[in-house]
Amino acid sequence: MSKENAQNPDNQHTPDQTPQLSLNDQMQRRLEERQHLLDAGINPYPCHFDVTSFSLDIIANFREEAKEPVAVAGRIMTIRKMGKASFFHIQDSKGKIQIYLKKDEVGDTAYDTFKLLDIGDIVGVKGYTFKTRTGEISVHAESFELLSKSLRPIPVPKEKEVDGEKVVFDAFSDREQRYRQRYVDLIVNPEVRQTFIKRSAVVSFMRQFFSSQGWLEVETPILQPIYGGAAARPFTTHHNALDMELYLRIANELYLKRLIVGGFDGVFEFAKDFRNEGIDRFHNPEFTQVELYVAYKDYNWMMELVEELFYRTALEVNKSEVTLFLGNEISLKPPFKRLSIIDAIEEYCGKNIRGKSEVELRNVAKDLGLELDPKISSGKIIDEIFGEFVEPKLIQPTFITDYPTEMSPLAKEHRSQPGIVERFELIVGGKEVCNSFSELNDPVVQRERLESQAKLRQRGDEEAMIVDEDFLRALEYGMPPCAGLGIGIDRMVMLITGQDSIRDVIFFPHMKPE
RNA sequence: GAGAAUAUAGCUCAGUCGGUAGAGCAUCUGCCUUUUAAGCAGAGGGUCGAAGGUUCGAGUCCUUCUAUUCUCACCA
Repeated sequence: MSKENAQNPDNQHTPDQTPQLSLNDQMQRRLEERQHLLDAGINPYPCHFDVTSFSLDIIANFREEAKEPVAVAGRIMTIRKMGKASFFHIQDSKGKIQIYLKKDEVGDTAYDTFKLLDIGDIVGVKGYTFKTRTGEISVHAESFELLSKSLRPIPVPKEKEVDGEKVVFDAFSDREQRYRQRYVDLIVNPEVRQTFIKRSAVVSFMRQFFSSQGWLEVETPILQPIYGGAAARPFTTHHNALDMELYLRIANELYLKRLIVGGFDGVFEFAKDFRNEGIDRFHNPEFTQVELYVAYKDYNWMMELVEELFYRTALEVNKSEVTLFLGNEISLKPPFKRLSIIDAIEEYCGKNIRGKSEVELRNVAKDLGLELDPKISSGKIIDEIFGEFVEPKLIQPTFITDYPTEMSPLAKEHRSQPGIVERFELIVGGKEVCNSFSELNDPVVQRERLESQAKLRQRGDEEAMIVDEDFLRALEYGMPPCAGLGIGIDRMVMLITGQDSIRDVIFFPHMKPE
C-alpha cells in the first residue's frame, strides 16, 4: 500500500524486528499469535472473502422458520468463550451481529484457531441464521476465516441494556485520542459513524438539489496567484518551477463569477478553502464551503432557495425539520425571519442607527458599553455592534440583510437605499451559516471598490482584498445580473447533526503534532 | 496571543497529611457446548505527559516545557 512497504519486500516482520511498534504485553502477545498462525500455515491477511449479507439486514429479514445461509464479515467486538462453544459479535459497515460457534460443528483444529483470535480481529463467517434461547438473532457458524489480524488492543466499551436503553461503560471518550485516531473512534463509537454518514448525505442531497436545477458542478483553482473573494489571511506556498508565490484559496467566488461571464447560467463547487487564522470549535484552518452562482437572479430569490434547501436537507437527512444545535431546539421550517442589520440592531439594542454618522455611531457603541478600535469606520462599527449584541441572540434561522457597502466589496449596491448592499447572511444558533448577495457586475464600481480595499490594505488591514485585474477584465466583458451564495458545509452539518464542535464533523481536524 | 482545567495500566478512572502504585473492564492460565456488562478460580501488566528542583523520601510540593479541553481575543 505505502511506498515504504513497496520498497521493503521483507515486511513479514518477526516480533524482534519491529521495535518501532513500542510493544506492550498485549501487542507482544498478538504478534506472537500472528506468528503462530503463520507457522500453522494460516495466512492472517488473506486477499478476499465473499460477503453475502450484512448484520442489520440479517436481523431485519430474519424468519424464525428459515435457516438462511449467510456469509458475513466484520471486526470482532466481543467474545464470550464457554469451553467448547463460544459467542462473539462482529461489527460490519451496518452494525453488529452475534455469531455462535460450536466445537463439534467447526472441528477441533478450527476451534483451536478461533481461540487464538482477539477482539479487533477481522473475520469472515459462513453459517445460517437462528435465534438463541435468549432471543438474539444470530449466525450459527459452520466455518470461519481470519481476514485480518489486529495487533493493537481496541478500546471496546461494554454495553448493557437497561429498560431498552443502551448503557455504555468506559467509552473511548478522550477527545484528543478520538481526533488523532479517528479510525478507532469510528470503530468503537457508532454515533460518530452516523454523524459522518449524515455529513455525506447532506452533501449528496445538496449536489443533487443543485444539479437538478440544471446548474453545473465545476472545479476551480485551489492554488491561486491572487487570492480573493473573502476577507481573510491566506496560506502561502511556492511553486518551484515557476519560482512564484501561490496562495491556497480562501474562497472561489472570483473564479465562479468568471464562469458566469463565460455563459453558464448556474455554477457551483463544493470547495475546500483555507484560512490562516485561529482554531476553535467553529473554525478549522481548512473547511468546506459550497458556493453557488445563478445568472439573472437576485438575493431575494436566493433567500427563498436557501430556505427550501435547508428545510429539504433536514427532512432528507433527519426526517425532521427540527434539530438540536448548541443547546437550542431549531426549526428549519420556512419562512425564516428576515431583518435588515439596521432593524436588527434597533430590535435587539433599542438604538435607531439609520443614517447615523461615524461620530454618532461611535457614541451609540459607547452607550452600549462597546470598546472600539479608533481606526474602524462606520460599516465596521455597525458590524461590531451587530456581532456583539445581536448575532448571539439569533437562535432560530434568521436572514440578516442589507449590510453597509464598505463591508461587502463584491456585492451590488441596494436598488433603493444608498450606502448599503443587497446582501444577506443566515444566522442560526447565533452563528453565521451562509452569506449571499446580488453580485456586483458593474466593472467600474467594482474597480473602485477593490481599489479602496487596496488602500485599506496599504494602511495595514491584512484582510482587505487585492485588486484582481483579470477578474475585472472578465467583468468588463459583461456579467449578467447574478445571485451568489456561500454555505459553510461544516457548520451546516453541525446544525443538521446537532454537533457543537466543528471537530466532530471533520474526520481529521487539525491538531498539533503529537 | 491570554487565562483556567486536564495528563496515572490497552480503555474508563481512584490515589487522603509527601512514605515507594490501586479498581473495573481488557489481557493471560485453568474450568465451562445457547451466552450476552456470561460466570467461577488464579496471574501478569506502570518511565504516574517531559525535563529540572525542594526533600532522607515526590504520582502528590515548586519551576519550565509539551499536548488536549474550555473561556476570551483574533476570525466567518
